[in-house]
Amino acid sequence: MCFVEKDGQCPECFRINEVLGRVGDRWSVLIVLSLAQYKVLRFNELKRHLGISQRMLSLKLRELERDGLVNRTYHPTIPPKVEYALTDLGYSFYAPVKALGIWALDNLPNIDEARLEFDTQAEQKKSA
Amino acid sequence: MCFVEKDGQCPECFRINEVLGRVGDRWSVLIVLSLAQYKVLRFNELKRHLGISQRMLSLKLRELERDGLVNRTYHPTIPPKVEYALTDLGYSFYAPVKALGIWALDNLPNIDEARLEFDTQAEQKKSA
DNA sequence: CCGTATCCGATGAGATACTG
DNA sequence: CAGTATCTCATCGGATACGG
Repeated sequence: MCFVEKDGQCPECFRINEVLGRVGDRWSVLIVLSLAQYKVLRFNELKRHLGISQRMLSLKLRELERDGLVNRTYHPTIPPKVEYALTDLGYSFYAPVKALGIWALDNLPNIDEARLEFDTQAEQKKSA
Repeated sequence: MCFVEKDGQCPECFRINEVLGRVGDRWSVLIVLSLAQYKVLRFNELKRHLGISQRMLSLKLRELERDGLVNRTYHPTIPPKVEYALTDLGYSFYAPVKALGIWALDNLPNIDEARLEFDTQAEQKKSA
């Protein structure tokens, strides 16, 4: 992916960092995963599904809309109804993100195990 | 991925969130990408390559080591030499992360464009 | 129902200076 | 070289309360 010398700033790492700084945070990833699954979700459906606070959901949805990953449709009924769905760009993001989600589900136990071992070893060193 | 009713807390989202909270941050992703590329890197090589501060690199590397993604080898020479490499778990993480990195590189322009459009439209609404 | 505004603590992240 | 220790500032993220 990166063909620069080991030393010296890697321009690609810089750009990847930039993109991940925009759409790479935890909530954005989970929102994209959920929308890909259900096609269309209302605000409170997303909120309950993810267990996210109202504030964060509001912020993240606007970011995602701004970055062109999510489409927002406002129905001026009473009570109001707002629906969110992925754009094409959003779906293209879904592909790699889904792989990441699956890895996460599969490997949580491995990480837990590694942590436990690391911590117990650190404990032993301290007492030694 | 998630087969729960739309409403109601999604346990899988919760767990994915948990994993991403550990290894899903920007620097960890970039460290894994770099190590996958070069196999073995020393502390300062990574530092220069990523353009990361000494402090953050130190913290992130220890996290990654603790979570079992990165292996740390200390050579007690003078001056000291410390080498970092991916573990098997780290390499298994690399696969989905690489896809994410490639997407990021490919779609930075699209995101920029979407942002620009969003911002200009917001600007027009304000002045209307 | 769909948000915004405010307050607050926890974490992220660079800069700088110091040690073995 | 490979870190640790502080200090400082920004951002993340929940809780709560309020408005259309």
